[in-house]
Amino acid sequence: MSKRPVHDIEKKWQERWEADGVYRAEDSGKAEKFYGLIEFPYPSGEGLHVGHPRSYVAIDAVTRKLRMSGKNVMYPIGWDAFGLPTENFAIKNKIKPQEATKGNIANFTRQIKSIGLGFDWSREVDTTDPKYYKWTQWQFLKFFNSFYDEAEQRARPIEELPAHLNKDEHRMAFKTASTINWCPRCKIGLANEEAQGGVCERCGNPVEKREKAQWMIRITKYAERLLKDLDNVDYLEKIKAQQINWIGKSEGAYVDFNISGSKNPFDKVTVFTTRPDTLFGATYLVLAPEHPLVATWLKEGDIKNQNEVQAYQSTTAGKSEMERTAEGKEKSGCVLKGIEAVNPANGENISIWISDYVLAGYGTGAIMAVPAHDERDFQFASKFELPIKYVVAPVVIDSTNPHREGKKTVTRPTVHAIIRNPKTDEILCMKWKHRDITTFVIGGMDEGEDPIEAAKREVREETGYTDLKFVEVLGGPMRADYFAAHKDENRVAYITAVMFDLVSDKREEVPASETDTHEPVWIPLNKIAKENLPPLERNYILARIMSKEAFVVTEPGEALNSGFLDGLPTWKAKDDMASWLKDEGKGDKAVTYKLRDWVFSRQRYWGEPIPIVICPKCGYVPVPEKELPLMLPDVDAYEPLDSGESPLAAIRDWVEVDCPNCGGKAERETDTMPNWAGSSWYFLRYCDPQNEKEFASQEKLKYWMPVDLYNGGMEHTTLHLLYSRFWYKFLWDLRIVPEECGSEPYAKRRSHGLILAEGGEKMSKSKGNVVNPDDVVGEYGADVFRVYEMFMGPFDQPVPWDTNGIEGVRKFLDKVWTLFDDEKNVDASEELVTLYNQSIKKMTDGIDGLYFNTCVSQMMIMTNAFVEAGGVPEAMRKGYLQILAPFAPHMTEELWSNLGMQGSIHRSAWPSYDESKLKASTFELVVQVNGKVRGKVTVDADVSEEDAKAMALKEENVVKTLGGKEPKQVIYVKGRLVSIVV
RNA sequence: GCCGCGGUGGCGGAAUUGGUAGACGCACGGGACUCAAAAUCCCGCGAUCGCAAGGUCAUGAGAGUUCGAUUCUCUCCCGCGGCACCA
Repeated sequence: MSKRPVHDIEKKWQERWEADGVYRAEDSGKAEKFYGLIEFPYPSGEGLHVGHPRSYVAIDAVTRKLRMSGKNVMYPIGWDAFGLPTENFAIKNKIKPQEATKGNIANFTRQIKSIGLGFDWSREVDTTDPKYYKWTQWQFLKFFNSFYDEAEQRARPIEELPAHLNKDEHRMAFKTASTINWCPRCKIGLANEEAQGGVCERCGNPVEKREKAQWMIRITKYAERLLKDLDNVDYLEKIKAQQINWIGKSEGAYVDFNISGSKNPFDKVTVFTTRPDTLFGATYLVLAPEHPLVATWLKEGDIKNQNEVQAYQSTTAGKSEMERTAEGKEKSGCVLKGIEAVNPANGENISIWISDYVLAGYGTGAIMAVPAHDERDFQFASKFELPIKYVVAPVVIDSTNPHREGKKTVTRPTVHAIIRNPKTDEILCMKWKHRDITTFVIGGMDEGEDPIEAAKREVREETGYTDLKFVEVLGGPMRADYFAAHKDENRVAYITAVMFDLVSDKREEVPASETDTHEPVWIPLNKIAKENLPPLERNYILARIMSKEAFVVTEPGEALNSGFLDGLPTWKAKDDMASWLKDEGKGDKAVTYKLRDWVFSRQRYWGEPIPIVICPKCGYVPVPEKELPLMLPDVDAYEPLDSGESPLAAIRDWVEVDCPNCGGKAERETDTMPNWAGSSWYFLRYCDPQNEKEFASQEKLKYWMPVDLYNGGMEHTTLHLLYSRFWYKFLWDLRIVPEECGSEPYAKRRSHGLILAEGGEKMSKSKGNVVNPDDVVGEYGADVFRVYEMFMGPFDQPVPWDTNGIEGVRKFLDKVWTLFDDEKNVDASEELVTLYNQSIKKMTDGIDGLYFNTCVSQMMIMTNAFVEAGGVPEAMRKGYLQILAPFAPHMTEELWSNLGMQGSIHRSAWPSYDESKLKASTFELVVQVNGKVRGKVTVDADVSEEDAKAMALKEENVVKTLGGKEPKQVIYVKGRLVSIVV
């Protein structure tokens, strides 16, 4: 074991730092501020996990470095202490959650302090402290007392709501009966985000759907802003992607289908579709079984097969979310007999179905089914033998080929080739992929040549199959006159033809040769027809260039004799179709989001009481501000009630109150808030934690916000991170958070990788492979623990714990210590000077960039060099300790004070490096011959190109390799190599 | 299926704007010190051929661009994470 007196030193300095306020942040000052943040921990009974410090130490290193660089740094800590685990712990151990929390916080505090993190403890917050949750409740009331102004795109006080609108229908926080995710084990309702994958986030139990009156917050109003503002922040790409995905924006249109056969002649079904351009291909409608119109029609007796429909409804109602989706591909459904819908595009009558593959909560809860272009609709149609209609956007091609320009201008009508592969007997359609345009094949032809013959010829040439037998060559749209002439020959396009070289605006970017070198890909025709049909919007670009003509073709084969051009409606692209629908009064453009409103009620004890009184006369009445905080009452039993109510409901003398509005008998809301409430704004409270008049003063918010760097787990991306962004935007809208702070709370968000158990598995109590930080700190001390956590691997990637690896770090720090043991004077050789300067640069850049593992390895390299040299040159002693200080704060502080330095190393000025000394005066010039390293020559750093080349050509092994041959080319890369080509 | 991220020795991982692949650490092998062990120190450590000098092959696979590719382009395979009957 090390001779290094680890624990005494660490304890001594931890106490000294605290006494001296080394890490205290000033709320103002000349220095530029830096707000570094880690997700405040949930103080569980299990204590700190080795995963927590990975994040804490990393941001600690960053903030220490920046503090030394002269920034006014705030690095606060607090406790996210409300929540289920503590409540369950309390129930099990028969103690109060308040007591359990107190004990857990004390334990976490002890553990965190033992690691020597530079937190400003004077700003500690605790979400369960009434002084804190007073403001959480106050902010909830702001939600209750606000509405979202769509025109201004921001939240405003409810008093400003136009008088003709009902306030209760527009509050940002509102209570409503809705279908929610219910965890039968935890006995609480869950937000969508907490029930991902159909299981409870806390306990893993499958969630059920349940009708329940719940407080909701209109996060959906912010969907667009939450999405768009991601452009203005520096988040890890995967974080953005995950949020974008979760918000789930789709653009498309609402389409109204009139109903025939129902008693009410004004009945209509509105569907949402992202593909209004496929409207002609809609062959039936599907409604969610819960769709309100179904109930209406049943009531009115419009539906002739009532029993069947009701039976289907009750089977799906009985299924949990898991069951509904787990069944996977097999579709089920039930037709509604007696009524039909009218396709607004072509007036066709189509059948109406209900099926659970249509979700009640998304879009309008109804879809138009286009089996030709949607896999799910296709499955459904196949199962119930419903018609399938292909929508094809043909393009009339009558163009000159720009690539042949200058040689010979050729008119190239398109022809589709559909051939039989003579080897496999498979029917194929030829397709090219060129940039983002999928092209189907196309024969070029010379003037005067028959297009179909030309296509055959070209296909033969392209494929090399000279004996191709053409099953059918389909005359594509071609020129109208050509088409007219061939119509009676039954040549019909049912696959779109597109020519890539018609994209005029991109044409010149593509070298002519490129188009000719593309290998054709052969794919089965049926595959194209069902899945790979080219996106029509692409065709549309081309269509618009080339032609106004377009049409719809039905099932292949069917249309052959139908004279399909006659009287068919004109195909339209997405946007045009949407505008057409709008003009006709049959629909409109629409945008939908997957994001749902935030279920904000929890039927549990250990949370912030929702400060609302329910009055039989006045409705929902907010608890007056001056009565906040609305304290959680002491109770004896915390068990959730089987009725699904909060334990608070049982405390009658707390529940029964006078209405703050009319003074009549009323009752308190007994639901509490989710633990995401307190964590949605804690970073604001850190700015001004003691303030009793406001949640934080405007002045201090202006100074500290936004957070400059926020690190936390990926698991919070669609929970805490999304919620707090939303919460912050809301407060910002009301200007409770000053406008100057900006619309986003976190300028930069990073995420650390998980620490896995030895062997790569996840650490878990049940597997008994959990590493306890106390043990590690106890054995090796905090510095070794810290450096090891930073050295393990890239910060953002998961890494397994390695007991041997930590030994290596211990050896490293022992070496550093020994170097300062006897202060032998060592000359500052050029090599050491270079290395020293490089190391400062590496630390300076590496810490900013969060490349901690390579920072540590650089320190090891430098240390090894000092060991070899026999000591640290005097001039480098200070700087060497300083750049190591962010990682090993205790040891460096001790050595710093041993050097006789005044004041803490952590308040000393970060060393700078000498740009001119980053490179040695000589370097090894690498000589390559034909791309292979054949020799090395040591040359001066400022060697001239001529000299370098000359020396390279003289190198022994190079001469040998060249064997007298004359170099064709000699390339010199400054400061690196000479490359000789023979 | 969609989105994101990866694939480099026995392992964790390095490699600046394309320029000596395998830094640093671990493990392993050999040696020194020791009665012995631990600790510490020294040497070696991708594969392969060779006594050696040196050569050849190697960054998931295959092509391409280049004097030169782990890095850039294309195609494909595999792994991880997230979402998922979202119309």
